[in-house]
Amino acid sequence: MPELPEVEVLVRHLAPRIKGKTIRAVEVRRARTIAPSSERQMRKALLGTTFNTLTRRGKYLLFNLRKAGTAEPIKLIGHLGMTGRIYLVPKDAQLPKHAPVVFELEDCRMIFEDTRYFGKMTLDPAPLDKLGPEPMGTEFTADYLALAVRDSRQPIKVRLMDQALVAGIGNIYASEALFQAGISPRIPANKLTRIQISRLRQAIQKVLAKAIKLGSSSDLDFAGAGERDGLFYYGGKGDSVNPKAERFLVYDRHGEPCRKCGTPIERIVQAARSTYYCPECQSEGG
DNA sequence: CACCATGTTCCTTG
DNA sequence: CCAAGGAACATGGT
Repeated sequence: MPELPEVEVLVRHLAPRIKGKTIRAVEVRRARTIAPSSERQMRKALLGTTFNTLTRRGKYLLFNLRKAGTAEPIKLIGHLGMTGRIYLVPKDAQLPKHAPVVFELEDCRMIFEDTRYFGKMTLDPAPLDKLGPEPMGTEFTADYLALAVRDSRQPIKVRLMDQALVAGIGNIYASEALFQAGISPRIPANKLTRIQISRLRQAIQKVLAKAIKLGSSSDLDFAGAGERDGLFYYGGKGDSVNPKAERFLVYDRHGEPCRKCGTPIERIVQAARSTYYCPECQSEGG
């Protein structure tokens, strides 16, 4: 489920539900998921701590916890990888097939489910140091973006997915933002004009904000059991209520008509990932 | 069987 | 140094 908007929506959903709850037990069912932390370290750091705030940085979740009777803040860092989900279930609920980490809280369990096991749940904050600015934050200006693309001949689509440039844009929203900005994904980053850079920055913010809004207003089933998820989580183009929900403008729409001009959307491969774009609306030049 | 999939990191090749 | 490509991680859907 995981680019910035999906993580943001999850954070907003989960934060009030875990706040004030104490971790009674940590069950690590797959050691690699918590690496480089060890199970012993996790238990020592987390047992008896209480959830305070839950925030987001790029695609990372930051669980801020406190040890009882101390002011010492403890951070648990999560990343959903490709298929990660976090949700609460009753204590007697059956565990899913792929649940690498399970937290026992007082009255429920917090499950980290991750079918493909690309996700992480760890105490190691090192990956956060490499992240660029938040795309919705004040640091992410046209001037910043201009500097960040100036010295690279990489295609702009590939550049946008570099988490050190800006944090949180993945394969879906890179395509979506470039369509919104009317810029071809193939253009070398250093060939963008000032106007295009400015449009791109705006498009990124618009596309992410729109996705967060959609997710926030959807009746999501975070445990992923229901078909309602199709509307927001990747994997569906709608649900039984609204099977043709227009979730994306170009992503996963190869061969389908561009929503602006009707030209069939094209799919190309860049850096081993699918890119979708409209050859008519997204200009190669300035 | 084939190919595809929201991510990150590492390695090789040019 | 950089860019590009591939692979690894691992499971499941079509």
